[in-house]
This record gives sequence, C-alpha cells and structure tokens, in this order.
Amino acid sequence: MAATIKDIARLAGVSPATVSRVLANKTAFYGPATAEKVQAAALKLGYRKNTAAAELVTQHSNVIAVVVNSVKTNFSSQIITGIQDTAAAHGLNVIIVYAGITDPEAQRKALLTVIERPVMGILLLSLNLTSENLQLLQGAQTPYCFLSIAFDDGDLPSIASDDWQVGYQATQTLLKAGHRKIGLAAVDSDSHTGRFRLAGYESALRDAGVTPQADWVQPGVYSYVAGREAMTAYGVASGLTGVVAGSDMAAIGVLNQARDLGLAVPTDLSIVSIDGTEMCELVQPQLTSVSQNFYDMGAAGVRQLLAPGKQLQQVTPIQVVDRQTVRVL
Amino acid sequence: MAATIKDIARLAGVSPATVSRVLANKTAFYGPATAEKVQAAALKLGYRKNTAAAELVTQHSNVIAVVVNSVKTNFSSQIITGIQDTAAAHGLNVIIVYAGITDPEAQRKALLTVIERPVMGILLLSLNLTSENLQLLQGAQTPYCFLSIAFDDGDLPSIASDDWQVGYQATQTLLKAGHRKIGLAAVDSDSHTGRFRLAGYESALRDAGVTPQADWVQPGVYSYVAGREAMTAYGVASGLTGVVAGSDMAAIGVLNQARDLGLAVPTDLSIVSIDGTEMCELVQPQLTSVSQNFYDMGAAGVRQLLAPGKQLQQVTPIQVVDRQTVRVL
DNA sequence: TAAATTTAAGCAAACGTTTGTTTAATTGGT
DNA sequence: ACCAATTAAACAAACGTTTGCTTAAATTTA
Repeated sequence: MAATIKDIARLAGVSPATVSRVLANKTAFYGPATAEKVQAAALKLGYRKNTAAAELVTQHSNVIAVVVNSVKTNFSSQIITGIQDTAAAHGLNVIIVYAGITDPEAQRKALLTVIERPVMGILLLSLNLTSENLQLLQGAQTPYCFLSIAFDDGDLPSIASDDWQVGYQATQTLLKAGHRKIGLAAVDSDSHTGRFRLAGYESALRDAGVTPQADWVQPGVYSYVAGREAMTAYGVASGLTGVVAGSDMAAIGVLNQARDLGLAVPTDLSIVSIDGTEMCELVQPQLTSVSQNFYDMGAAGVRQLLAPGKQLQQVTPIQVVDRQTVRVL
Repeated sequence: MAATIKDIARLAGVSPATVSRVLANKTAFYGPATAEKVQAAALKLGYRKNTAAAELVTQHSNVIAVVVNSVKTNFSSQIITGIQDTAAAHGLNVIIVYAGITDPEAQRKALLTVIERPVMGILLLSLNLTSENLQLLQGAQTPYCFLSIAFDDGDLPSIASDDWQVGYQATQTLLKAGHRKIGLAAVDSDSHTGRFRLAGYESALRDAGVTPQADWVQPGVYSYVAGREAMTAYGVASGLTGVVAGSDMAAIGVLNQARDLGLAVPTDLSIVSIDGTEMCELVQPQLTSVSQNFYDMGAAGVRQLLAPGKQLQQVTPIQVVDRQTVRVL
C-alpha cells in the first residue's frame, strides 16, 4: 500500500528515474519546475523511501550494528553513547540487537539477524562468541570489531582496556594506602579479561613484596551476586583489609555483604571497584574505582569500522578515581 | 562479493528457483538428490541469505523495532527483555534504536531509520514525540505501540501503568504509616504521566484529610539530579516526614541528598520510590517502591503489534513493595 | 499401451530503488 | 541559419530474492 517512487512518477507525470534523482538532490539532472512537481507529489502521497530496496542496488548501507551480550550490563550504555555520537557525526545509523550472554543459539540468532541484512559494520560488545559463531561472523564479508573484550588470538580486532594494568592499578591503589592482605572478587578466571586482571593483581602484590594467597581470590561472573558470594566466602575473619572487585556491580555486592556481616566500609574493609560507571557515585560510600573509558571505546569502534585494518588490538586508557571506599592505613 | 542464490545454482547445476526452495525447506518442490547438491554448494560458498532482498519481494518482515528515548533509563532493560522473550517466542527478531530524549531532530532520524525499512511493527519506549514526528510515525503504514507512557489522546495505542494509581498508592503507603506531611519529588508536571501521578498524590492526601501544600511538590525530570535538587529545595526544616520520588534514580537522589543534609532515612525521612527496578535493592537502605511490571509491558507490546486494534490503551498492574525506607510513625 | 496423474525442476515476473546510457529539446556561437 | 554544446528527462538494466506458472519426465491407472 505504501507509495513508491512509481506512484510519484505517475502523479507528477515524470519517470521514476527523475523522481529518484529529485529525491536524492542530484541537481544536475532536473529542472526546477519538475523538482517542484515531484516534491509536491511525494508530499501528497506521504512517500517514504524503501531503504532496503535502495541498499539492494547500491550494494552499500550506512547502518552499523551493535551486538550486546545482555541487557543488564550497565556500562554498555556509555559505550553505546560513544558509538551513537561518532556514528551520527559520520552520517551513520546505529541499530542494536541483544544476544544471550551464554546461550550459543541465541547468540547465533542475533548474529544472523545482523549478518543477513546489509550493514556496513558490526560492533560486538563484550561478547564471547563460540568458535562456531565466530566463524559465522568472519564468514560474512562485513567489517567487525570487538569492544570491551580482548582475546588471546591477536588477529581479532578489538578495543579494550589493558586488563593487566586494570588489575595492577586497582591492587596498587590499595597497596599504596598501606594494605597488604588484599582480595580479588568476582573476576572470571576463564576469560582473557579475567586472567589478565588476575595476573596484574598478583604482579602488583609481588612487586610490593606480598605473597598472594589462594583464598584471597574468589572468582565470579562480575555480577552483583558474585560480589556478594565472594564476600560471603571471605567472611568476617579473613583478615583481608582490602578487596578489588571485578565490576561496579560486584563491588556493590561486596559492599552490601560486608555491611550485612557487620563490617564497615572503609573502616574495616576497603574496596576498589573496576569500571567506574555512574553507579560508583550512587551508593554510599561512593566507590573508589579503576575507571575505563567506555565512551572512547565506542567512538574508537566506529572509527575502526570506517578505516579497518589499521590497528587490530587497540587499548583505551584507564584512570583510578579516588572516592570514598579506600582507607589509608 | 558475497555468494548469492545464483552462484549456488550455477555450482549445483540447478535453477535459482530450486535453490530458493531447497533453502526454504519447501519439500514439495524438490528431490533428495538435488537438495543435497544445493546444501553442499551453499555450505561451500558460505552462503548468507540477503534478507533485505527477500523482504522486498515477500513484502513482509519479521523484525520488530524498538525506539528508546535514551540510553540512560534503567527500567528499559526490563521492558526490552519482555519484548525480546515474547518476540522470540513468535519467531520475531528485535532491533533497537536510540532516539534523543529531547532533540526532535534526533528523534526524527531514529524514527526514519526504523520507518524506512521493512519492519513489522514499532514499539516506542517512554518516548514523547513532537506532533510532527508523531505524524511521521502514523504516516508509515506500520503498526506501533507506545510503552510506559500514556497520552491524553486516547487514540494512541499504549501500554503503561495507571499513573493516577501510582501516585495514589505511593502516597497512601506513607499515609498508612502515619505520615501527613508528604512531598512529591522529581515528577514532571508537563507530561500526562506527571500530571496523573500528581493528581493521584493529591487525591490520596485529600482522602486522608490532608490539604496539599504547594511547596511539597518539587517537579523534575525523574533523574538522579532532579531527586537531589528536590531534596535540596525541601531542605532540612521543611517538616516533611515522607517523600514520594518520581523514579528509582530520583529516589536515590533524595536519599543521598537527605544524607548530605544530615537526615537519616527512614528515621528522619521516609521515601517511597516509583519503578521498582533492581536499583531499589542495591542501595542502603533498600527503597520501598511502587513497582511497575516492565517486563509485562514489553510482552504486551509485542502481542499488541501482532493483534493490533484490540484494545488501545492497556494498563499493567502495579504493586507496592515494602522494603526499608518507610518508617511507621 | 495410451491416457491420466504425480513428481521434479525451470522460466520469468515481481518487489522498489539507482544509475549508465540514450534521446529530445533548448541554447549559444559564428 | 546551421552545427555544436548544453540541459532535461526518459529508458532499461541491475541488485537478490520468492513464487505462480509451465514443462518435462516418471509413475500410475485402466
């Protein structure tokens, strides 16, 4: 039912080709009189271009697709804002699809909805693909880039923080404040990210002459409950005076669980969070954090899509932001 | 460069029509031998269907588009999950685009990226369109439904909570606990939502024999800073013993500002929040809230798109969830 | 064994655009 | 007044699918 270019052509008494050109402002091809007729007809018919049809013939699209691992992660909004702004500056549109965090089938479906239509590039947010789905992605001839995640395989384009540094600096923040017994909570020990943060954590301890203890690290999936569980595992008599938490949510988990255990933060326990989202300033006391530049990751991601192949593994800087959860001993 | 159905046809030695049918599993049209040849060829070429082309001829799409007002709102994730689950159950795909919360031009662009391609329906999350953009939306012959927002114009399909009830029950929760001087913070007085919440608030007060005072209501845009500003405006000597906050974020704003003013919650000040997202249980003390069923809104939204015209203005139920910020006087 | 039916596959049109090429009309130069 | 150059618009092919219709071969029926 929707009006097409042909309907306009008929109404304005010109050819579809001319309509197309008027609507695309290709001024070299038509006179002012026809232009007016066409515009009027288009308006009258409430014409809306069928972008899919246009993309079919031009073989080129101006939308970039973002695949997000889950709807819950709160830092993704900052990355998306970065993507959005940069994309808009380049005249690109952004669509987002959610993939399950674990279910490979959901991942596959999300990937397919993106691959099977013309998009100029794909950004994957903190997404850990199965090797099958990775192949699927690589099979499409579309440029892509992972964001906020890094891989052992150095051939995959990605933009993320230096996770070793993240772990190192978070730990160092506590060490500098005089802490010696420091836990690492809710960091996933299977992923590249988790392993490097752990390594950074251990290096920082060793550099300060502290020998890491096995029960100081309580792995988890960066979530609020993972944070709570880690703190529960530590218990009240662990001797720990400081904890590095794998994410802001995890940090709030340890914060609340510490409180439930009767531990005051930062008096009895200091916390350094990783991420530095707005959450840090919403809770009391405000979380000291190693903050990532999520906005820049998003921005760099779209730049990477526009000029692919430049530099595969990019690193965005981090800063430690001192707030209220680290006590100087 | 991507392989097309024709490439497969050539490689398998059959016609494109047959390839299409094999790939679509239209078993009535081909024999097992050809099927195998085609499958093999498709696999070998790494074929990916061009959905845009297919949608062009079938004149029908199975993606539903969600337009979100901003990346910040935290309840949107629940709505989206509801949409996602329900859509998946019906074999539909979901794409999301962000529109600016205020900028009409950004709104328009977001709307266009959605309207100009084949989508089977549009869900608008808490989006207040300019009348121009509303016309744009209505001009497209696509079914649509607003979510988590209602309008004076009863002809617009929408699914939301009963905002009058929200205001009424939030206020009543405090009244029942013995409070009489009750503020309303960070509720937007321009929108339908804000006006109805305000009306519900005033009715509850009057029903309890309390005369509303002008300086008890401090309008705002439902944000964290709006909450803080409202509490700042109340100050320490307002005499208020309870506050209804327009959103969870706003509630956290008044909570933190109250603390900064030296007011203990709930000892000195009780708070009832509106929304009931996970945020309520993350902060200390946990926020008592009038909780909305965001997940159901999303689910109902896709059902509405599938069977349009049934019931224009739908209402999802609310519950008050008692947590820790209301003190019984 | 001839006619009727079933099965398997191909032909060709269509969807709504864009764009290279062609044609027709107008203008300018001499 | 004639030819070249410019301007304005139309023609038609192409993009990658799907699908109604046709054709050809194989099978069944009488």
